[in-house]
Amino acid sequence: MNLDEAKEKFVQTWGGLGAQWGINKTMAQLHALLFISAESLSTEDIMETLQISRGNVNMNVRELIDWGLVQRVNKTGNRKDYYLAEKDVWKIAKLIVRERKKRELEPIISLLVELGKPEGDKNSQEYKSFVESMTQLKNFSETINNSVERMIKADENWLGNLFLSMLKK
Amino acid sequence: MNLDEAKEKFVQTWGGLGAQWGINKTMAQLHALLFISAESLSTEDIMETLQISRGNVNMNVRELIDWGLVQRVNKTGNRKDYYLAEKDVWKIAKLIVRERKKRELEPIISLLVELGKPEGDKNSQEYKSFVESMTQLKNFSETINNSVERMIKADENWLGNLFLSMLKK
DNA sequence: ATTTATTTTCATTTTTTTTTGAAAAATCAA
DNA sequence: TTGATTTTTCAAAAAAAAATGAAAATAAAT
Repeated sequence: MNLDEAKEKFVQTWGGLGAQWGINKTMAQLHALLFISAESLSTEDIMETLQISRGNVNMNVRELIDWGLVQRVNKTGNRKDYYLAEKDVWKIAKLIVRERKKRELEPIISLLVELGKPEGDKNSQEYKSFVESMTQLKNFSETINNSVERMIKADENWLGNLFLSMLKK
Repeated sequence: MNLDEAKEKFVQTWGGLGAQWGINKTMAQLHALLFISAESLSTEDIMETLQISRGNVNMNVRELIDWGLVQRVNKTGNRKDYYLAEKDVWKIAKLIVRERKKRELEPIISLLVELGKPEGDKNSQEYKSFVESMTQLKNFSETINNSVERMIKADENWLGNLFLSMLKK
C-alpha cells in the first residue's frame, strides 16, 4: 500500500466509523482528511478529494467549526478561506467530550429531574419501580457529568493523565 | 405530568438520544420501555405500546439480546416469549462499552497498524506527517483500549469506582 | 401426524437523512 | 458604486435506513 492509498483508506474507514456513532459520514471523512493534512485545504481541494458538492463541503465544515475541531485560516495574497484541523488527538477527544456533554448529557439530566416526581399513586409497585429507575439513571448521569466537568476544567491533558494513572495503579 | 405521561416521555426522549449515538431509534425506545418495566413484556405488549410492527419488534429485540441488554424469559403455563431488560445502570454501561470496544475500537487499531508503514518517500514532509498522525492516533486508541480492558476485567463495578475515586481525589 | 400458536424472514414500501446545485447573499477590490 | 470572486442557503433530488406485513419456518400440543 502506498501513501495515497493509505490516506484514502483512512478517510473512508474514519467515515464509516463516524456513521456508527451518529456522525454524518461526510463530516467524519472531511475531519479525517483535514486531520491528516499538514497544510490547510480550500473548499475546492476538499470537493475534489472527496468528490462532493460545494454545498456539502460548506455545511460540514461549518459543523466541524462549531465543534471546535476545525478553524478557518486565510492565506496572504489570497481571498479564499482555508480550513485547518486540530492535530492533537487528546485535544480532539476533549472537544468532542465537552460538546456531547453539553448537547446530550445535560439535557438528559434535566429530563430525569423533571420525570422524577410524576403524579400518581405513590404506593403502587408500578410507581415505585419507575421512580427507582429514574433515580438510578439520574445518579449515574450526574456522576458521569460531574466527572467530565472536573476533568475538562483540570489539566489540558486530563484524559491522558486519567488513563495513565489508572494503568499504573 | 402523570405516571403514564412520564413513561411515554422517557421512552420518546431515550429514542431520540439513541439516534444521536447511531442507534436505531426504535431499538433505543424499546430498550427504554423494557428498562422501566418491572415485568417482562411480550411481543404484543411492545407492539401495542410503541405502535410498531411485529417484524420490527422481533429484529430490534434480537439486537438488544446480542448486546446482552435484554434476555428472553418464559412464563409457566404460557408458550410465548417474554423479554426482560437489565436494570442496573452500571451493568448496562459496562455491556455497551464492552461491545463498542469489540466492534469498533479493536478494528480501528488493526487499521492503524496496517496504515503505519505505507510505501513511499520516507523523507518527504508529507510522509512523515501522515505517519505521525497514525502513530498519535494508534497510541491514543491503545491507551483507551487497554484501560477499558483492564476495567472490564476488574471489579464488576469498575466504572462506578473509577468515577467515584476521581471525584474524591 | 396434524393442527395450532408463535417466531422469524425478507421483498417491498415508507420515512428519514443526506446531497446537490443553482440562486442569493456576502465580501472585497478597483 | 460596480463588478468579480467567494460563501451560504435551501428547495428539490437522490440515497440510505428503517418499518411493514404476509409468507415461511419453527415449536408445541393434541
